[in-house]
Amino acid sequence: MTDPSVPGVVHLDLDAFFAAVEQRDKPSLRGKPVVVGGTGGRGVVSTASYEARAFGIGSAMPTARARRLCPNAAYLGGRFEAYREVSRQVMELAHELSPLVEPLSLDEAFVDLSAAHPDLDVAAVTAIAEDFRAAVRARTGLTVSVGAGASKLVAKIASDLRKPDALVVVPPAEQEDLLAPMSVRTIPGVGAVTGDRLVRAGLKTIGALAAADEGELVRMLGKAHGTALLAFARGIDPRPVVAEREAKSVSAEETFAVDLTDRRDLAERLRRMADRVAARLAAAGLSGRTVTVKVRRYDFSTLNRSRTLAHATSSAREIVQNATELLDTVDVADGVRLLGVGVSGLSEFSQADLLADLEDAVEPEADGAPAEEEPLESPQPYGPPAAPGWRPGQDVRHEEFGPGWVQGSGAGRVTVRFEGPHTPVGRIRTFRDDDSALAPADPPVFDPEHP
DNA sequence: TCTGGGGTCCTAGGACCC
DNA sequence: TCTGGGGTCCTAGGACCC
Repeated sequence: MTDPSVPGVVHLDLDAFFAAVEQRDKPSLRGKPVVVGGTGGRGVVSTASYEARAFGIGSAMPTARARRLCPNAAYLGGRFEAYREVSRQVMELAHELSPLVEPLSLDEAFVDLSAAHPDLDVAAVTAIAEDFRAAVRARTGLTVSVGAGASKLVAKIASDLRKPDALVVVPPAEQEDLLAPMSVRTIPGVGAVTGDRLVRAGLKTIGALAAADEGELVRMLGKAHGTALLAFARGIDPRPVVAEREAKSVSAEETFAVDLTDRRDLAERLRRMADRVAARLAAAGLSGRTVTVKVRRYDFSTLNRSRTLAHATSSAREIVQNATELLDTVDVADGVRLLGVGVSGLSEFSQADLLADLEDAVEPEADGAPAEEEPLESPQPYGPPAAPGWRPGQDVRHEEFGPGWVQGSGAGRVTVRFEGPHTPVGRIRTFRDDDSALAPADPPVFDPEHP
């Protein structure tokens, strides 16, 4: 439990994380608008660099709209391997502050400093946080914003206050005055719907919310949300920082470039996604009892159909079987925009699953045919370029020109810029997209020792 | 503007059990 | 024969987060 009189909870948040990694590794993009996200017709923005934000581009915005706002930005598909590696390095540095680290995503975590430091005050927290920010910059070349306060709520709000590249430590005595004038939307957990409800009830600021009637809030928002929000507004947040939270579900989903109506087509996509889910379960040593199929229709209405088994499974065959039967209960005639599969009710891998997996290995398909990945005939997800699959932003290597990255592709051509984190801005060359001298490559390695 | 993919948590109703 | 209250599990949907 955290001490409400000491600013011992820290929230760290890498600035424009995905875009910042791209700018770090691609010198030609530094100081320029960079957008990472889905690059196809139905893609949305995952992260925009601050230069891109100046054009009004933000997270969750359809990429099509972002392109209209800033046609000259670099639109990149994302390199999650590279992001995971940077994240791992930052979390490692966070663990040097305290053993109590709670990652929220690749680019965010809470750290409870009081688990490692007995006598904390504002000055001590400030020094620790500044050292940490310098260490992150030295190790990864990235900037991180840090907030600190007496609770998760305050630490999280603080880290956002002066982004990017900022540290804000909120002395507990000043917390109330800081929060009171802020919009209720500042509270994590208050989104568009809750925010509108509160504003319509005349509760625009955290200060107003703090003075609200609990019964009224509970009627408006439900028991859990109503009581928690009122407590937050009054500066009460008893949530502890929890290291190593266990996964509750594993899922895969895909939005198609074009709505699908053919059941066999959908069943085939479902099978591939179920295979990925099964592989991830197995890799994590997990199995689960509930199989869920998610269907988003042409009109964006979304359905879930789930089934709980008598035993936990991680078998691809069993997940596919159940998912397919669930999909059979859904009307797909009008068009399916997104399909997904998930497994929840997780537990540690069991002996029965090991046996089931052995059976899978012997007899991978119900009809005895070996499982093979054949190219699908019908519309590829995310439109062109489907053919050899050069993705914008992708790391590549050319036999003659060395390491570089894909700027764009189409009409049988790929354009590559040859540069890396420690080179000057590189030259651009265009190749046939089946040029055998060009191959996908691992992400470049950022070297902290390099000038 | 036309809406990704990976998750978490909460609510509500019905079945079932004691 | 009719009627309890509480607890747990399951399913479906929805808000929200990065």
